Amino acid sequence: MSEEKQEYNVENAKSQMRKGFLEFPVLLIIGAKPTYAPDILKQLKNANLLVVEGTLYPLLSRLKRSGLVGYEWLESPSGPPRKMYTITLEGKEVLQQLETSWRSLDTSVNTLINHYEKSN
Amino acid sequence: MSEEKQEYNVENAKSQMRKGFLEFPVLLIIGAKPTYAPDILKQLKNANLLVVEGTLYPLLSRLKRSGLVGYEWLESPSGPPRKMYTITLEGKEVLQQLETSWRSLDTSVNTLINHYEKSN
DNA sequence: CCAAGGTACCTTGCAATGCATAGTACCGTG
DNA sequence: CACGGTACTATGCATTGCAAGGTACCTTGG
Repeated sequence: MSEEKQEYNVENAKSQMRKGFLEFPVLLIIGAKPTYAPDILKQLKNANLLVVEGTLYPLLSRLKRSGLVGYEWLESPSGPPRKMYTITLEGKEVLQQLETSWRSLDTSVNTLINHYEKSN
Repeated sequence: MSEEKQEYNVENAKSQMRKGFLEFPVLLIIGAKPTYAPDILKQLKNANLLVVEGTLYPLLSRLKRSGLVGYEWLESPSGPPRKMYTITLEGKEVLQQLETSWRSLDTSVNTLINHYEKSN
């Protein structure tokens, strides 16, 4: 059994933290108002959530395939047409469940922090 | 291009939410006091964070390989010996960084919720 | 008219991780 | 000494973030 030490990469950890929960912020944004991809990227960036194209587009496709969002093409004042995504009824329901899950996770983790952090 | 609809699975979403960020609670627990795997599972369960063996053991191995934790064998009052994990100095540093990342994520998401949720 | 640059969308392949499943090994007890 | 409980380990799959590369539309300057 090799015992090679492997440097711990905090950047990777942050990246992994984003994993699987990005659907929630994206649904939140689309749920508030029809939007298209580059605008979603800007809003996430404003919120300090770094997401890149290569992550967002497949995510939007998944949401579409699952029926949580729909879209329609809209002409742009300058440039190619835009896919304006809108949330569906099913999307709204899932959004609420995701929010519940998030709150639960949030509470759990913050409780753990408060409970264990004093020991340092 | 196939347009087959794929049911959205909230359980899977929850599972994905846990992804990559479990290191943080686990490090928190080990950082507070030397512990062994089944006890960590209990504490996570108490905190409402469902984790199973098949997830925890590989995670502990990774933490060990990265030098964030160490362990020593301790005889059990009944049953096989236990791997008592302890946090290392490097582990404490990473723990603080993970906590910073968590707080940042927490703030971002809660801000998004407050900002967008009113539109419903 | 057309070349160049900007905008918008999409795809492919890799790495990391949660988890189900199955397996190994130690221990005490009846 | 067989059996059940405790503890640890290994294998393989599915999902997802992301880097990198690509296609297509539109406007503008020469």
